[in-house]
Amino acid sequence: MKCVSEKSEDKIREAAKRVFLKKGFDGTTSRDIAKEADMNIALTNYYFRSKEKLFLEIFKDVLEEYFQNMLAILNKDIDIKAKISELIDHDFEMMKREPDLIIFIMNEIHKSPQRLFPDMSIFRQVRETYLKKQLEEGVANGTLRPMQLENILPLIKCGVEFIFMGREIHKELFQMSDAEFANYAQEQKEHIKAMVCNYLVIG
Amino acid sequence: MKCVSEKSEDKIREAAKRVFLKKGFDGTTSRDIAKEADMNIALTNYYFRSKEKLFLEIFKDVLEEYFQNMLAILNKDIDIKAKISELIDHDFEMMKREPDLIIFIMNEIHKSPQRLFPDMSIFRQVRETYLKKQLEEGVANGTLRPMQLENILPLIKCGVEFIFMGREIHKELFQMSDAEFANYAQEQKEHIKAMVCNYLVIG
DNA sequence: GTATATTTTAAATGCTTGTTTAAATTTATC
DNA sequence: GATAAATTTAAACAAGCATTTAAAATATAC
Repeated sequence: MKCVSEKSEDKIREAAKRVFLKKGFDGTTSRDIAKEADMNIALTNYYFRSKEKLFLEIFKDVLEEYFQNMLAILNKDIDIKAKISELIDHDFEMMKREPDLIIFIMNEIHKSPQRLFPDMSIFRQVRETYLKKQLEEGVANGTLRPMQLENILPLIKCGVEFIFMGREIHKELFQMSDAEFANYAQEQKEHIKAMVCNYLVIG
Repeated sequence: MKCVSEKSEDKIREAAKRVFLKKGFDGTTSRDIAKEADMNIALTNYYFRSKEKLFLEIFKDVLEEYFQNMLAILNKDIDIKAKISELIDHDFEMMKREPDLIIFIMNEIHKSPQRLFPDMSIFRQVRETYLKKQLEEGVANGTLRPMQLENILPLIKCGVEFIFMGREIHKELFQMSDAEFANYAQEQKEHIKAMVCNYLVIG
């Protein structure tokens, strides 16, 4: 019994994630989700009480998916250049795996931030990583340009995430096919790595 | 008569732009727009035939607003470093003036690209600016790193636009007030200028 | 100032929305 | 294998949606 019920619950959860990521909260109907999960419409409310509750649950998961692995890299005891490279590679792989993830997160938070920041202990964890210590030491001994975490982190993330968020604009603007975009993104990723490292690390 | 009718039409257009930018197409109802314009609900369809048509008209304007001034700067006959600086300053001012603009454009295009690319002659214009020539010359004579327009342009835009798109995340993540964010954005803007110029211009 | 065209209105249209109901079906318990 | 619980179903709910209607109000033209 429990086994079967979890199956249905998970089917809905996974379907909902797919639809929400593609269409956003406002663009998604309960019937969309039921159809994607191939289940009766009443089941979404049977298992999750409301569209809102289902969404909040999924959004929490998605935000953790976004931050969790990144956190591990931020805390690695490796050279800062290697760390930047790994962070960018990780971001890139995530964007390839879930191309709708970043625009979804950005847009939903933009539309109703207060609703989507409940505890967010993950934010504190991001603020207090080993990278922060590395930065402070590097700045102190003059090997790194004077920057703080809030300066360098967005520079690491924005390059890759921006071109994936604006994937369709970039394809249209620069007349690229899907295959061409894939190559372009790869190429751009290496530029970003070099650019950020060159800027942060002095000499 | 015409004077009065244009007044109402424009009132609706301006109200619709405000609401669409804030809530997106899916999150906006015809009643939202009528209320924001302080007009009867039937007037939105009287003047624009449908919510869809009104949206498409506004989206076209918004996209032109985004590209138009940028285009003028791209074609300026000035040093490439000065041009990058000016492009970033212009972007920054635009984001300050219309903080919802960039996430709106990105999200709407992401959700339905085919619907929003009708003629888009503006894209061709962006592709064929003086900056392109400058780049090719600089690369040829070895003063610039070998890059093409599609490589450098996103690097110029992503830094500023990313932090404005993710304004609320950044505020939450780095525990900033509105005022602190304003200072931070300004500071970040200068980092981006320096970083991109340093990377592109050799020596 | 009357006749005509334009603009605005309140009300209603039919459809879709999220959610609920209550009965039917499946599963678990003894 | 009968009883109870959990799951699934079809149908309905009221509320909200974009859009239309037809009458009222206003402006324009002569």
